[in-house]
Amino acid sequence: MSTPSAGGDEPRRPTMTDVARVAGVSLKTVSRVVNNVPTVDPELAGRVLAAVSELGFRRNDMARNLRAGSTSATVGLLIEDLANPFYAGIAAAAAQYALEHDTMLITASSEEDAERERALLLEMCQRRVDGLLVVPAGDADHVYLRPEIERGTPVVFLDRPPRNLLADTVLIDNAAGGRQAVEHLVAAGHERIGVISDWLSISTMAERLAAAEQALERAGVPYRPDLIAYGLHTVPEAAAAVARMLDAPEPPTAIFALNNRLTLGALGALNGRTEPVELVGFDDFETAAFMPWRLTVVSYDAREIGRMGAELLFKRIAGDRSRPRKVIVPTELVVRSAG
Amino acid sequence: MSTPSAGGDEPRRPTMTDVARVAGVSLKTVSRVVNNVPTVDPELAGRVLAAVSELGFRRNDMARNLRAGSTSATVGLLIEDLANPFYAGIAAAAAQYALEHDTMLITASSEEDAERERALLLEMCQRRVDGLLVVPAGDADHVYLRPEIERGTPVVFLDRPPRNLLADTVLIDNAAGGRQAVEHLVAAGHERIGVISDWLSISTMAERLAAAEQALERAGVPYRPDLIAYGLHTVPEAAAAVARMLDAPEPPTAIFALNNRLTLGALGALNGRTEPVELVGFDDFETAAFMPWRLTVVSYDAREIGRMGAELLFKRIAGDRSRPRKVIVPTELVVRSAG
DNA sequence: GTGTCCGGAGACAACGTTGGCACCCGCTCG
DNA sequence: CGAGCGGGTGCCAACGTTGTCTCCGGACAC
Repeated sequence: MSTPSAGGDEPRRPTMTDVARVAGVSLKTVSRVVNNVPTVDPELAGRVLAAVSELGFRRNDMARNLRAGSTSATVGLLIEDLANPFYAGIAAAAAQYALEHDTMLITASSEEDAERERALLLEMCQRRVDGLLVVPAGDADHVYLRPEIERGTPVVFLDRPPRNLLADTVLIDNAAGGRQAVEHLVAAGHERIGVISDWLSISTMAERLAAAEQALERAGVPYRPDLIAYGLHTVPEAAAAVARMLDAPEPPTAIFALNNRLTLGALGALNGRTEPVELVGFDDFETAAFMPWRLTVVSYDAREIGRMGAELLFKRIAGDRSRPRKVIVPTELVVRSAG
Repeated sequence: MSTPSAGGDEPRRPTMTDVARVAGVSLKTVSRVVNNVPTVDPELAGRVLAAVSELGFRRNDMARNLRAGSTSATVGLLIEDLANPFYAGIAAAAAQYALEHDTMLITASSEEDAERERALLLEMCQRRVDGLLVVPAGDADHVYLRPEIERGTPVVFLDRPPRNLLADTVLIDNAAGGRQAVEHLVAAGHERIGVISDWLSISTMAERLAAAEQALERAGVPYRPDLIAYGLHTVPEAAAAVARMLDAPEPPTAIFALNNRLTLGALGALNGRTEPVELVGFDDFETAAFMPWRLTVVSYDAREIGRMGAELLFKRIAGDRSRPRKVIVPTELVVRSAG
């Protein structure tokens, strides 16, 4: 019942061989025309081009890259969650930079799961990406990447450093950001400052929290463990934690939320309340200026992280063998008053 | 000066041939072990596995896919702007669905540029993606995709229909959303309703605007061309347009913004003003609930667009040849009152 | 007229992998 | 005791492309 070459039913992409047959030239001549080699008789080139457009031929880059060696003109990007605007900004900037280098971006989300991260990155290596951009999951160990790096797949870490591995890294100045936020609140006269944090296994959280605690201590603000909540990974968890703090006997007069998700949670908890609680959030977002609260944020250029990471990665791909670099993107406190 | 096989300097990924040599077996036996073919002597299999981990071998999927036929276990996603939360949600959902089908996602941004869209999609076809998910640029013509589709690369359109092409499409119910928004405002007693729109070459804008005008007419609200502004593609443009309307002799008492960027612009223009203007925006966003305005939104499940699109695409990839389908994702009016 | 050179075209191998086939060996059954 | 069988292994071709080499014919110089 099967009609192997009955045509029409089972579409198959034409190959250079097909083009060569139709144009009445050799395979190699088709290759030359397709690759714009100048030494081809214009008449033959014309026949080839006609055949190409008649058949709808399009060169198979998989085969081409296989032959060409170990480049796929593809880089992999692994982030926690594509839908988070912070990471989406990184992804957009990295994709743009890659495109300018004739490279496309494979993206995937780790969902903060170390095992998933591992599986996805190794999968990308199997596909012979030219390099990897990675926002590591909080508790990931990256020794497993060493063989891949040694065998020529460079890796650049974004937003968080690798564990048990030396590699290029682009970080935010978390310590400065944490300090700026707390100093701002202290200067405004606050003495009971609540801090809400995601999992401390995430390095950015640990660094921001440490900087905040240090700044509080330096300012002579008494240490209040009841005003520090961590392990909050979702918006509702953050909201619940803030609500608990506010309902306690000595509620905070200000809150420092260590990332954008936590800031949303805090906003949710504060919404509808009358207490004049001041809120500072790490990570800026588009609608921050329109909030009814005095929402000050620790801001930085998220796209710069993606762009810079891509730049470092492409240097490695081009053969740079110098020792790993660490780039720190600066933070800036954007102070906003109530509307 | 060059030392071809001096080792260490020029990293090269080991191949099955290398593994076979180290393990002292044939190439084919390595292939069997790597692919878990059961009929291999356990002792040989052990030697192969030892060699694999000694060399750090990882199968080259490019070569594998070339041999296997025309599948790359990759699909392409083209959207307007990865950094826009609306599209980021689509991308995240599509990536997740793809992953569940052992497929990875190549993402790129068209930046609403038809020529760039064309170049990127054809580039993806050259890489032999198994299929394409496309949010078309406003003024794109898609005839150029017909040969690709005929030759076995299915395409599913998201959010906006294709032009001059028949293909699966996942759309939002723009007409219902536009109607709901206007009916809500009319019911609240508004008679001067400003509408701000992006380029009308974008089909979603045209549909939403048409539905809004129709609803206004049905409600007996007099047509007011001075309260309709279109061609606004950036936040500042939208803000300026709204400011102009508000400063006119007969300012609107309500505004309907046809997408999330325009809503942000409107918020910017309204910020600091005292007029009690009611705002309705198409597209929900995370912080909408915290706004000091009565910010009602036309909401829908953005992730569902990505998921549904991916589902249709994988059916096609699996060989579905039925006639193209159109899926409409419903909208819902989320009414919010001032805080 | 002959040797040389050069532009233009094709044959062939190779990239790394897998499917198809042939082969070898030890066993069982007639 | 020989044919048949089947598990285990290896050889070869093929996927679609490009680099290298060779070949052919014409122009040019001697």
